[in-house]
Amino acid sequence: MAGDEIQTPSNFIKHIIEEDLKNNKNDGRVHTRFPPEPNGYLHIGHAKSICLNFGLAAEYNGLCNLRFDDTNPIKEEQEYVDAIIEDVKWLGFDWGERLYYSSDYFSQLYSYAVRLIEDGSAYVCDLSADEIREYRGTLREPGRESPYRNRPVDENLDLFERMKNGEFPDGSRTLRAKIDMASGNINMRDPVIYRIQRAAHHRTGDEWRIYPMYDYAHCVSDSIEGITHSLCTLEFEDHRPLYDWFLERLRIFHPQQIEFARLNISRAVMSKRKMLKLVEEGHVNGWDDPRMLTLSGLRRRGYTPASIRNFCERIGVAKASSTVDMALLEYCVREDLNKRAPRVMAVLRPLRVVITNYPETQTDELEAINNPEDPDAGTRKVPFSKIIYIERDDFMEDPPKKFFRLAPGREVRLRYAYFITCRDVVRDESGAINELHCTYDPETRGGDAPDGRKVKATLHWVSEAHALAAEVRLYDHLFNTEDPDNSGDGADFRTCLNPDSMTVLDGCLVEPSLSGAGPGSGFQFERLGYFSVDPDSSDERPVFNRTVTLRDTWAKIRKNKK
RNA sequence: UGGGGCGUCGCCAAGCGGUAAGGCACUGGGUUCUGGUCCCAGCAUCCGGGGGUUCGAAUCCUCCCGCCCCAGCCA
Repeated sequence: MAGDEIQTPSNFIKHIIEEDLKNNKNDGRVHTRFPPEPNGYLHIGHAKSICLNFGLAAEYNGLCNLRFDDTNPIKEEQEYVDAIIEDVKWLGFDWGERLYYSSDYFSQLYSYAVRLIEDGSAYVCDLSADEIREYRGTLREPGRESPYRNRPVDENLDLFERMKNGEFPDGSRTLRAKIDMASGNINMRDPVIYRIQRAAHHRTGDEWRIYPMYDYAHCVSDSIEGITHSLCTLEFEDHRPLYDWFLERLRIFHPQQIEFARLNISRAVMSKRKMLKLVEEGHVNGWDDPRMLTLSGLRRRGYTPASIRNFCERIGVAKASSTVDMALLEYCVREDLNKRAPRVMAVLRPLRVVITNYPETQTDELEAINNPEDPDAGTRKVPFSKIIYIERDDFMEDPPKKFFRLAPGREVRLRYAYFITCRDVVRDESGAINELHCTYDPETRGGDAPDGRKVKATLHWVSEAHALAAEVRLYDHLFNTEDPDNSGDGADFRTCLNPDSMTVLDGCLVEPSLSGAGPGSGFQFERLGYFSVDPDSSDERPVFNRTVTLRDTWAKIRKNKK
């Protein structure tokens, strides 16, 4: 269970449920389901649906099933089933014993199909796929009836059974619903409900040679499970008449299908097809690449389940197609990580600093707060010595007006340590800054001056003798346009790929307390952002992924200047 | 004159006839050993447009405009 007992915002689906509850529809039951097809990985769009379905059930004292919609064996695999289960669990939801598969209902589905044939509502059609398409008509023109439409019931029954027995080749015949070839709704023009496919199914093996289509299998599965509110995305709105048609003909329990808008996020693509392309063409390193908005990618990036749940809560649920600003997703991780991530010091682009008046062999152990937002997190000791490293960005030889970090002659504070003053800039032969010579004030140990003098900046740092070398991977948006799906002039979404979406930094230095941090653990590198230990990490070579930067007012000032 | 939906602040989104919630973003200011967090303030006289009903409309009626989805034996 998601665990947040916050009052969730109102939306049109809740209105419907509350109305149903008031009228004692379904005996006051609320039962939803999350029905993924095991043909790919879950992404944040699925998270919206997961949070909605499980969230609604929890809020109204109902139940939510996890059901795999596995009616197409040629696309589906056990590997995906396993990954999806892991992702839904990770997100924080529990379906109890109610893990189901549409394939659990294949026999029932078959019997119901026989019933449809018996009462004249379905027929076996010998048209080929191309012919069916031709007969279907167009958006403007009605279709034509199949020559097999009025086959006698007995013949349909016989043929359907033989389809099941594998007597006919793939694609040679279909079972079709007899509805209305002139309907303005193309889904009602005698849709196919069973097709012949001799493919092995990941769960039923070669038991079946015919497989039901989504429209037929889904409503019946919902009905069998006693689902009261069947939530799906907008593109299925046109399918609702068909959903209702099957259940009415079959005279079985009739759940209500309700459609809501799918999630889109700026600077990202959300379709499985496009994500697959990114993976296959090597624009990213697999489905769990930290730049992907798959749940596995977000997890590797360092996003927490709570942050994703909060995000799904904040975006709301409605019927208007919309695109949520990526900034909201980022806000949600920061919000969560701010509360729970231990603070630590790490220098990404090191600049060597020699404290000239600090004793050669001395080491200080300074006390640092683990998390100012969480007093229970305690403190730790951080070693300090004569040679340290600071961030290159924290020093400017010729600083502009608003820059108040280190500069020649200027005094700043080293976090939890001492005030230092920059005395000399040391260069190499090429003139590049090599290191800084600074002096420290022993009186300022811990970070405060007894005389009460102030400094304008506090810098993070790391001691040369004690630091751990690490690799840090910085990520940015995968796309550099707001809407890569519609990049204008019919340009492909791949033309909008951000070439700088990943920057690998070598030679980063992190404080020694990070030694042994396990994959998945998250930290705030003070003043930089939140970082998560990558699975590629080892004791010899820690690897961190930047989840998200801290809000950076200084960067904003600089940007506004330009 | 195919069918189905949707249009409230830059981005989401409440609102359901009684006179525009909230969040993100943005802008100012305060606190601060993270230019982080936190705090305070600002940010739609207006709800795609026109008519109409009403004492009163974003909410009802009507016409128009714009956007999205549908012609898989995919889901």
